[in-house]
Amino acid sequence: MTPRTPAPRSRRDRPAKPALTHDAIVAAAVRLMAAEGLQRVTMRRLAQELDTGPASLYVYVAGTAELHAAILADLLGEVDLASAAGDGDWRDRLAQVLLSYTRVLFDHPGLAHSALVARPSGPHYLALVETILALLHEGGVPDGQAAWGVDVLLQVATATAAEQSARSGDPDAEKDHDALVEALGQASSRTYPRIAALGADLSSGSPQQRLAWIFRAVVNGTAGTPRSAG
Amino acid sequence: MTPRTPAPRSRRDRPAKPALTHDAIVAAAVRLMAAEGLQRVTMRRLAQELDTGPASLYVYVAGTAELHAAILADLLGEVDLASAAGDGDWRDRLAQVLLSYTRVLFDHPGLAHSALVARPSGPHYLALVETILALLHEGGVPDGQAAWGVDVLLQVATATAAEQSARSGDPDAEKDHDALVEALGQASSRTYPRIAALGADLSSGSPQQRLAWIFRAVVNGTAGTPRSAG
DNA sequence: ACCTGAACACCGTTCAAGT
DNA sequence: ACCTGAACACCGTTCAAGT
Repeated sequence: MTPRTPAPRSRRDRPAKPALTHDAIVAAAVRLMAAEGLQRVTMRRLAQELDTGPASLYVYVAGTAELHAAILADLLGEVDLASAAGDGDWRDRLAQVLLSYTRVLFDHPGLAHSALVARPSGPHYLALVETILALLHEGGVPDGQAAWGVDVLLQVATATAAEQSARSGDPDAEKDHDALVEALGQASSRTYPRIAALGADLSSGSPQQRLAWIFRAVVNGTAGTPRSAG
Repeated sequence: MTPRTPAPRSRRDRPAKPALTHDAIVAAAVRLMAAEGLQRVTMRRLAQELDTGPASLYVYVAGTAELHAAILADLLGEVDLASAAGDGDWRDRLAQVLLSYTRVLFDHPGLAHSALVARPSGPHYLALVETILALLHEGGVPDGQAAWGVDVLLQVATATAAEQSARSGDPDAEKDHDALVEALGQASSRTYPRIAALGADLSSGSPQQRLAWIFRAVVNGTAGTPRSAG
C-alpha cells in the first residue's frame, strides 16, 4: 500500500503545510518575526518555513516591502487604545496611547524601522489614528491642526522607537551614542559656544523623560500653531 | 590645445588607484553615491571601484554601517547654515536652516534613511546643532528646552525627508500613499467618526506647506513646554 | 492555468594563506 | 606585519519549464 500521506481521513487539515494564501503567509511571517526578529523575515527564509520555494511566495506577496508592511499592519493590533477612554487629562491619555504604540514598535526589533520606511496601513492603524484624533478633538484642538498633528505625533513616536531600538540590541550603536555624547561634551566653546554652554544638558534625562517631554511639546505645538501663516 | 590635466610628470599622483586609507575610501564612497545612489554603495561595489577586494576595505572601515555614517557626516557639509545669520525673524531663519538640511537629505536618495538609522556625527553635524541652538537661544527659548528640542527638530526633518524620499523614486510607495488617502477617505463615520469628519483635511496641503507648519509647531512646542511636569 | 526549480545577479563578513 | 583570494552563508527577484 505504501500510504505516504498516510490516512487523511478527515479533511486535509494537517497544519504541517497549510495552503498558501496571502493571509497564511503573513501569519507565518508574524510567527517567524516573533521567533527570530524582522531581519530574518526574508522571502527565502519564509519560503523555507512554509516548505516551498521563494518563487511561490511571489504569487501572493509583491515582495519584501509589502511583506514587512503587512507584518506591521498586523502587529499594530497590539497597541493599547483602551487608555484613551479613561477620565484623566486628555493629554495624559494621549501620551499613554502614544507610549503604547512606541512600546509595541520597541518590543519587536526592526519593526520601528519598517514603520519609518513603509507607511502603515490597515484597520489597526486607522483605529490608532482615530483614537488620537478623538483625543485632540476632546482637547479642543482645531480640526486642521489635529489633522496635521497626528502625523507628527506618530512620526516622532516611530522615530524615537527606531532610535532606541537600534541602540539596544546593537552594541556598536551604543558606542556611537557614547561617542556623540563625548563629542558634545568636548566641543570647544570657541567654535561651538551654545553646545559648550548647554554641556551635559544636551544628553540629559532618561529616554522615558525625554519621550514624555517630546509628546507634551508636540501636542502643545499642534494645539497652539494655526495652519495659516503664524 | 586640449589641456586636460596636462602632464603628471611629478610623483605617482595618478588618481587611478589611490592608496587605501579611511579618508580615501569615504571619498570614493561619496563619489559612488553621487553617481549611483546610496543603495549601490556596498562594500563589494566600492571595493570594485577601488580596484581591490572587499576584504581589504575591512582594514580601514568597520563595515557597511560605519561607511554609510561616514558618508552622511561628510554630506552634512552641504547644509546651508548661512541663512541663520540673516536679520529676519529667528523662527524663519531656523525654518530655513532645517529646510536646507531636509533638502540635502532629500537630494541624496537613501541618505535620509541612513540618518534615521545611524546617529549623525562629525563637525558638520556639530555645526548644525550649534546653529539651531543659537537660534533657539536668540529666540529666548530656555536652555533645557532648547537642548531637548534640537533633537526633535532634526528628527522630524529627517523623518519627513525619508518619507518623501521613499515616495518619489519608488512607484510602489506612491501607490501605498494613494491607498492610505483612499482608506482615510472611505473610512466609515460609524467606526471612525473623527477620520470621517476630517476627511480630505487629513491629507491636505503640499509637502512644503505641511513641513513649514511642522517646523513652526515643533518650535512653538519647544519654546512653550517646560521640562518639569507641565 | 497555475505553480515552481533553477538561475541570475547580487549581498556582508571572515579567515587562512600568501607576500 | 600587512593585505587579500576565496569561501561561507546568505539575499531578492525572475522566468522558462513543468504539472
